Parts: sequence; C-alpha cells; structure tokens
Amino acid sequence: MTEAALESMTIGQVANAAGVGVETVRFYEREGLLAKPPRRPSGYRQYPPVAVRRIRFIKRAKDLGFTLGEIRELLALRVDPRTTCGDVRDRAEAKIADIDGKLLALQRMRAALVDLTKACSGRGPTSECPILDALDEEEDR
Amino acid sequence: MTEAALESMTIGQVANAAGVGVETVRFYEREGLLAKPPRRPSGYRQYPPVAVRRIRFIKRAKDLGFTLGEIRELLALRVDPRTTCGDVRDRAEAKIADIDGKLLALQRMRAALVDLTKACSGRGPTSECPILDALDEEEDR
DNA sequence: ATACGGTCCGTACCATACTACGGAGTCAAG
DNA sequence: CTTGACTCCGTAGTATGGTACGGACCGTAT
Repeated sequence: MTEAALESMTIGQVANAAGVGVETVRFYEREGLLAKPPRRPSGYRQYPPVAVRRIRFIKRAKDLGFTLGEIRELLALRVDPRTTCGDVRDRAEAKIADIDGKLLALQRMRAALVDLTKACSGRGPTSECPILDALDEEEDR
Repeated sequence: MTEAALESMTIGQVANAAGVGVETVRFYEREGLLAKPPRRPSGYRQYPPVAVRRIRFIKRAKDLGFTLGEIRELLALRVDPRTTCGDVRDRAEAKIADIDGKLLALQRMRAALVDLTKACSGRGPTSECPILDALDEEEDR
C-alpha cells in the first residue's frame, strides 16, 4: 500500500478516497459526470487526484437535492466560458423552488395523517377504524 | 355507453371511474393490491362496483405518501380480524415520522442553497462562482 | 513463480410505479 | 355481418441511481 496522491490513482484508490464504490465511479463515467481518464497500456484507468474532488462535488450536490442530470449541467456550466455565475444561481433558485413544492406537499400529507390519527382511539377492530374509513370514503375532500 | 354500476363492470369502466388507466388496474392486480375478479367465459374481467372504491383508496393512500407496499399492508390489516385500529394508527404514525425526516432533510437542503445563493452576486464567470466553489471545496461542513 | 487482490468489460439486476406494445380474440352498435 | 372499440396476455421499456456478476487479465509481494 504505497500511499501517494502525487501522480495518478487507480479506480479503487479514487473510489475509496471519495467514499463511493468502484462501480459508482465507472457509472459516473458512463453517465458523463466524470471525464474519461487516460489508461495505462493494460487498460487500467489512471486518475489524477482531482478526480476525487469531482466525485465529492457530485456527492455534495446530491446532498443538496440535485439529480445527476442537474449535476451534469452544473459541471457543464463550470466548463463553458460563456456562462456566468448567474446561470448557476438560477439553477440553485430553481432547486429551492422545487424543494418548496416538496415541502408543501409533505406538510399537507402530514397534516392529513395527523388529523386521521387524532380521530383514532387505537382500540376496536379495523372494521371500525376511522383511518381506513377515511381512505375508503366515496365522496371525500 | 350504457352506464349502470349495478352488476359488473369491465376493466375499462372501472379504470375510468377510478381515474386510472386500464394498465394500472391490471398492474395493481398483479401486485396484489386488487383482488382477482371473476371472469366471463371470454376471459374478460368482471368487476363489482366496489373495485372502483378500492382503487380510490389506493390513490388516497398514495397521496398521503404511502408506497404500494405499505398500502398492501394496510389493506391486509383491514381484512385480518385479529388486527385492531391501533395497528393502523401505528402505521400512520410511522409514516408521520417518516415525513418528518424528509421535511427535516429538505429544510436543511433549502437552507444550504439559500446560503449559497446569497453569497452569489450573479455576475462574473462561473470560474469565480461561490456556489460552485462551495461544492468544490476540499474540506467542508 | 505463483498466489491474491485489483481491474477490465458488458450485461443484468434492485426498487418504485407505471406505461407501452403486439397480435389475437371479443363485444356491441349499426 | 361487419366494423371499430375493447380486452386478453406476456414481455419490455421508462426514469433514477446505482449494485452485482462472471470470466479474463494485470500487478505486485513473497
């Protein structure tokens, strides 16, 4: 185990350093999220250490709710000299609006479920359960 | 179009009345969410009108954030005489906890994105974008 | 020199919830 | 009795984000 991030790394080293699996690295390459690295004569991928950073970038963006498709766009924006920081901010703002929509939907679900559980004593057979009854109602909401 | 929900309905009538596609009805049957209906000699499914209700039940539960797997359990609870209303309430409460987890995650995402957009003037090239920089940082959070 | 682990590739598979397709048979209206 | 809409079935495809497999080859430590 010669640890030196100086020249080039194998796919396993990159995956390990970035905290993902080897298969995930190959998957990101196939999906165009990660540049195809040069190969050794044997066919082994040779990664520059910056590849680890790229993968961490992907992970962070994913944590912020971006899909891989959106992350691909983000990475493209970064490379394209015609785009500005405002283009990136637009993406971030769109994602915030996106999240707001999901928050609203979840809050509504939650309120409906809370209402239902409040109506349910917890005793009695399921045939008299107000929760199931509510789901079963013909005309509702 | 003889509309009479008196005896039995075809799959198309059921799907239409419930607001789903024919394929969805067959899908729910395959997935065990919908009882297999009797057939006519030709093989055509013959649905009792209550099937429409069952599908609407599924739709409402889905709207509340239950997965088809969870809905299958909910339907099983209803049929099993040993289960009580409390069992159903437990499911609902677990789903609320579930939703709370998602809400928290989304709120955190949102806050992080808002922070990033605040740091971004919108002007300048992407090479100087604080949002992309933040995603790219080696040591972070 | 050989063994063991890493890497190669293509393909298939996981879960979720459907949706589409093709070819044959059926039903009902005109 | 013909026509057009509906239904049958099994299989395959959609999108998302990976994970797993298998057989062959590579690299290095002993």
